Amino acid sequence: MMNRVVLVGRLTKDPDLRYTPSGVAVATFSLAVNRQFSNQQGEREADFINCVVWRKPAENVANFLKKGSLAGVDGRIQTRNYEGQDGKRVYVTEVVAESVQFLEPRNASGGGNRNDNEFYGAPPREPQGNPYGGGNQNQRPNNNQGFTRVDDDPFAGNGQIDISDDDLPF
Amino acid sequence: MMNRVVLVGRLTKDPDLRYTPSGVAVATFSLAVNRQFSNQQGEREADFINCVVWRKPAENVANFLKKGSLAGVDGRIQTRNYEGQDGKRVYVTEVVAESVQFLEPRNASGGGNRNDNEFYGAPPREPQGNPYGGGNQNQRPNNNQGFTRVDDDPFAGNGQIDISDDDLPF
Amino acid sequence: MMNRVVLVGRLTKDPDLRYTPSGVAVATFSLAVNRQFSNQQGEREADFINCVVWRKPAENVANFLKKGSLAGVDGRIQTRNYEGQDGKRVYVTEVVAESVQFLEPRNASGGGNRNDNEFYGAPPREPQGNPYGGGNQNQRPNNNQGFTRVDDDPFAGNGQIDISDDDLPF
Amino acid sequence: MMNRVVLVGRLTKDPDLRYTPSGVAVATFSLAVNRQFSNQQGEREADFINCVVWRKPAENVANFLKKGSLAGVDGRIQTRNYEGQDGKRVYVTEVVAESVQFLEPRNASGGGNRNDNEFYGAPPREPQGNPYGGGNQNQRPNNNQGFTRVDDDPFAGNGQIDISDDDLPF
DNA sequence: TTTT
DNA sequence: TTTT
Repeated sequence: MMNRVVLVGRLTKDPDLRYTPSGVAVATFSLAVNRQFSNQQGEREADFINCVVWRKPAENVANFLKKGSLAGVDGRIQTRNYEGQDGKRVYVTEVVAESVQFLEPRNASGGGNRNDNEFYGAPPREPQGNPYGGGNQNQRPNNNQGFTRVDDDPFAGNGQIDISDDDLPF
Repeated sequence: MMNRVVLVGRLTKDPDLRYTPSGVAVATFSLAVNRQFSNQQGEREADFINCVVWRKPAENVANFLKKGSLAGVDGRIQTRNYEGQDGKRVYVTEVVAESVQFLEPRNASGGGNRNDNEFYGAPPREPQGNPYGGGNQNQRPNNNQGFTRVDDDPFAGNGQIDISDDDLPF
Repeated sequence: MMNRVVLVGRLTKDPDLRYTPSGVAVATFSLAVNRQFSNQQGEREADFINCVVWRKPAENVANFLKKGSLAGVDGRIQTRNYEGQDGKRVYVTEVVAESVQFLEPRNASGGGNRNDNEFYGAPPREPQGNPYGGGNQNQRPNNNQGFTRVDDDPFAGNGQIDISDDDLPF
Repeated sequence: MMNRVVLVGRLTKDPDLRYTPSGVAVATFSLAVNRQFSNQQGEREADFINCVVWRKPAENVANFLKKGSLAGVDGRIQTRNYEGQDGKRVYVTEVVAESVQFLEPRNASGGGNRNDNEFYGAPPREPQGNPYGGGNQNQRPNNNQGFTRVDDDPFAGNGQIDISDDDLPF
């Protein structure tokens, strides 16, 4: 119905980039968003919000953001659940980013971001047949710098496989 | 830093109203927000988003919303964690509503909402001293229709006490 | 960089649907959004916010909304300017809706909205070549019920032609 | 009803700080927000969005932001109108910022922002009596560096006086 | 499992 | 009347 989230915060770690079996990029990261007011103990707390982003912007995130980077997210809240390792249902609430903006100033901490200090997600729904051109649909991507390398199965060795093509937001 | 959420959806159950030991009202509810696009199986899925609201708007929510009510929420994402029953940490991501709007039409399903079909939350940060006048700070509220009744301890019998005054957003 | 708007309010008039010379639908409407608090005179004021929506959702707006309809808008603020009738520059600030939701209850005021009480905008970027199928790109659309009829030039007789294909948000 | 705006962009000029006759601070500034996609000519356009902020955050804006500063705004769209110099009604659509965040890195361009690289607006609705303590209600503020100085009437010499205490959002 |  |  309506579901909109806007966040600005800092990555708590380097983003994690993976690929679904059919070759779609997906990056996950956690944003620390400092709260506006201090608590009763006078401390400034933060919320740690898990984010997911798909396709081209996933690769941008992996290439341009790292632990500590200031980033903006425009997206929506998603809930999902899966069978946990112990057989019980695990409930997840996270933010699916439709666009991510790099808010670090130019030539800061070794970035390399062209495009006027920002980049944006691909359109939430893809243009035509082969999304993101180049037939990268069913083959392994070959530029593997900057993210968790995967060989055949991007999720191999990942005990908790809870992201699949079914989670694609489009 | 920046943390803003806007939702429109329907309550999955009647809201749950409780009071902290010091007498502050807090309502929780879950909103089902239908997704914009159908999935690959052609089904329209929904996200089920847990919301919390404090003080006067908590009481409004309890009085005016029920299972199935269409409502709008303007707030922020909050994360917190507590020691689970089994001793392990439980992580929670939820929405703290700063204002809640009743979107059901006038004289729909037994509402009774005055104020031009809407009501709003109290200001996000409280003035000082005695919020919401009337010295309801340290005594039990006595209008108990429409919400989970509490006797002495609002959380009595609630095995999982993970909301306290410390969670007050101001 | 980041530009996000979410509104819920009521149409002040029936929406206005037109077509650009190349056949792209564009609807405009104004939303009255009641303010949260009364002013010093105790009156509840409203903001009257002009909105524009393109393509399929424009036609949905024309078909499903009318004066007084409760609607939600998710979009962004756009500013533009044009040469006024008196030769001076006119500045416009409006909301470009990416999706519009019909918030009126089912079978209310003669709607006819299927799809679980809501509809959404088309994807911000179009699927393939011919957007919205049917080759309506360069010909007049022929379902003219429910909106301002246009014959050859959709803006004919409209002294102030300030919307063209150049204003297309994608 | 619901009216929420989140922006990130750069100030097109130094902010303008004034005071109402009763001594309430109000700052105005314009944010250039680059659009996400280039237009058909391949240029990246921007929206220029006028913002208003009241009270303490107005003074923070005047003290910490200047032309070119990167800032985030969380607020709402407001429309108002006034009698123009030529006797005809002028319609204004602007953003009332409830909080403003300074997104420039620490020790950037001569800032001086403490508070962990950000500051926020005062609560949207004021406690009571004397807002922001210190009896600054009916007297001229005396720290006049960094903003348009005013002597007796903060709007003196301002041909277009269209902001008064009546425009206070609370 | 948390960022500046 | 526009910013990097």
